[in-house]
Amino acid sequence: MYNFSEIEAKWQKYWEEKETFKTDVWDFDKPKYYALDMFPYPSGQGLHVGHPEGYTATDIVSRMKRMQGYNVLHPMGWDAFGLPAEQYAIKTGNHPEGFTKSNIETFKKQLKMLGLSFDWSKEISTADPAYYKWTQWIFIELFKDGYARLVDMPVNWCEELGTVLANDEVIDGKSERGGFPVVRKNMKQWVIDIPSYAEKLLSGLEDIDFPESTKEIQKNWIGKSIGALVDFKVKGIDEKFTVFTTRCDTLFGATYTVLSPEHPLVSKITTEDKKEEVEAYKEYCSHKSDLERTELNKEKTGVFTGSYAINPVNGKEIPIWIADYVLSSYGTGAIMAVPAHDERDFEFARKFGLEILPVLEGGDLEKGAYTEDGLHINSAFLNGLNKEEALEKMFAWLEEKKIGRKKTNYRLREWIFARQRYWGEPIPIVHLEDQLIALEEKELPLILPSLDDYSPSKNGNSPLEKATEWLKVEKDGKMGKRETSTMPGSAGSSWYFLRYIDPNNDTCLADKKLLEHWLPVDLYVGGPEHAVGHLLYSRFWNQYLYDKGLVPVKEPFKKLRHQGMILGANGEKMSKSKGNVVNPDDMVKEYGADALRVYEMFMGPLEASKPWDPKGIEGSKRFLDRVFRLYIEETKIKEEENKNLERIYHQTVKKVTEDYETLNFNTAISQMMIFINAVYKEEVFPKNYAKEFLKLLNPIAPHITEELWQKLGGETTISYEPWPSYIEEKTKASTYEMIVQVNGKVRGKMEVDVNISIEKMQELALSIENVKEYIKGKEIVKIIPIQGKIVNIVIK
RNA sequence: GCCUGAGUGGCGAAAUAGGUAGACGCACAGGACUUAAAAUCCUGCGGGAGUCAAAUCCCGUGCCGGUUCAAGUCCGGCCUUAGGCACCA
Repeated sequence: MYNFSEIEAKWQKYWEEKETFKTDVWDFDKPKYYALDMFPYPSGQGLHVGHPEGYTATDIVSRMKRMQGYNVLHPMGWDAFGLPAEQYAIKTGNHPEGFTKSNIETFKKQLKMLGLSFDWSKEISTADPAYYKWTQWIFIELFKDGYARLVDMPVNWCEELGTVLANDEVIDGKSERGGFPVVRKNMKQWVIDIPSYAEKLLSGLEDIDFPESTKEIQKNWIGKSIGALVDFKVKGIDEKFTVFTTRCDTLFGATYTVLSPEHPLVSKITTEDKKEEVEAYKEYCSHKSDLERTELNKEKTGVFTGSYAINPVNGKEIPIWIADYVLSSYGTGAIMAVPAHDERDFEFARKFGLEILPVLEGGDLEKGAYTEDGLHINSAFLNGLNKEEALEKMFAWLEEKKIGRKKTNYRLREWIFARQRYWGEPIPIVHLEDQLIALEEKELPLILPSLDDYSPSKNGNSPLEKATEWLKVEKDGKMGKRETSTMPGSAGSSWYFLRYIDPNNDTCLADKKLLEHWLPVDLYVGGPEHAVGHLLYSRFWNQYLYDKGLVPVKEPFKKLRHQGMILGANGEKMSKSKGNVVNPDDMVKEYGADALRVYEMFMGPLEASKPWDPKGIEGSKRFLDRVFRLYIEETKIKEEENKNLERIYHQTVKKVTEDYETLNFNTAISQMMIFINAVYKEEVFPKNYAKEFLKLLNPIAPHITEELWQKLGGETTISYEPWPSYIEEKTKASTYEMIVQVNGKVRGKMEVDVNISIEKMQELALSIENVKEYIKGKEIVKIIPIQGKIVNIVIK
């Protein structure tokens, strides 16, 4: 048993005093490596066991890279704006800053106890004015370029929280935080035009090493679809409307059209006798929240406007309906309905007795819509063509007649960029009469004023409405009023990885030369819950800054990996109510930080979710004890060679090096266990192997290895010792166990020289007694020898 | 409903250019050391048949089928489960 608390405290102090992990970002002589963690929100709860998982992963890679001669940037900081601090402020009347700062101190202390090799001189906090000055600066650039706009639009309004929420903060019609009801409401909102970057964000995914599942989620969220806009004339009056369709090849099957209830044309085309019904329906829809709309998704509703549209391909008069299954926010807010080949249209047509006309062969209209490909029928010039051919022909036809054109739509919506809250970056805009004026750079940062009361103002307005002095500002000799909304949490986290590179720069985001040297981030690790929020927004900000020439790379993160969730011992999520929460502090106290790190990495693949086994960490501790004992029993470590250990040593160096690079830490650890077991068996530990092994183990268990390195005579930290190398030849054995199968079943094994020919393999295989038994009296059909592995004898 | 992963011992998991399934660890069992316990060390450990013990044999990677000399790995069809999207025309 080694005294881990003493050793760990000793080395943590050493690293801090010697500034072991401080990175000189201007040292361009060495190759660079940028290892990044998703920075935490410093909640009042402190760290949970999920945090060290991802942090240890990047720490291992950082430590190995330093030994491999890289200049490594491995920073940490705080996503410090957030709701809990605001709620604390409302409750106590205290400024949320103090609360946040004390939480940060707790987090920092906990992270230091884990022995993570962060360069704390690069620490940043999104709530620090020196940082959010530049968040505001980027916002102003977006505003000047027309990407940040104040618009009147329907938003997700949460009454309980007193704020507007982004789409990804709303889950099943409830707020992500707190689970409060969310309703649709029209409000003036700051939005950022992320849809105009949809194509770049989509194509950028091709060049980056992200988990496939995350790319899929982003693609899905962006939701690209290629189709056509087609104009429909309204019968009898001089009006037309446009629909979006991905299946313009089925235009001959369009038997009615549908407008969304909010469509501007509705009131113009509704006939006198239908007016009452249509108004009632519109009224009914406006009261439905998103939640109700999805809940009611089974049964379709709608009403007939009394008017008819002209199908442009055949002049047929088809009824115009309104229904809320057509969304005003997507496409043109109007569709052509082809009930024979669209499930939703089919259901609607059935319910309201509308015509269903098949234009594709195959399918059974008794059963439902036929959405597969098929040869076109009832479609004049498209008859006999398949989907692809028909689409092409129809596109050409529509364009020639000037009644339609190709159009690509994206599901990605504008990023709602304002919150009616206090604890966020103030939006640096002044309202001057009808004008919106951005602050100048020299007026930044626009600092959050202190308030007596942090609760929301009336009518859902921001608490900042109460800062009456702060609100007033003179612009061009006139009095204006400051914007009182603040930015969402995802603002500050969308560019923090740039700031780490040059955290104290007061003249720009970060020095351009430094950005050029350090970007992109080589490895980024964080939870999969950020797959669309943070990971899309930060890619967008980076792309935008790239287009302005401020950042040198299109994509900020070269390689992304997610850590899986650590579950309770029962396999359920950890939660206070279930009483299965494991506290990392307790684990460090009981087993040490090294044991905790080893265990979390040994549990299974990084990205998998794994249950916490209280006995498992004991096993990891036992392994470290075994290692420690080898080094203090002087008799074991000797200046000598050992042939038996040579091969396994070289295999271990190879496996561990490769596995760290690919983040397969669990198998790296098992290989080191195999090596240590072998050393125990040999009862001798050649000194050279003993030294090199410490370097292999150091990234995972930094404290114990520093201590043992010192015991072996090391005078300074092990952290910059050259990484061990291996000789490929020496990883290979001189003999191997040849497997002999008869009809695919193992019937014999034999230790043979690696270099024997396949002829010799066959000969030896046939000489094995048990094999002879099986082939006795049988006809040998063929013999398949695989060099260095196996011989399979096929008999009849 | 659609998209994307994942299903291997009592448990966490290894192994994919197709070539000994279960490395490593946990738990468990037996033994050594000890007055005793803890710690440590050694041995065993998928199921079944067989044996004093072994040799040896049969079955086994969610289910059904296929390709192959050979399938956890490839192909087709299901089931279960996790995550994502959800009237996106």
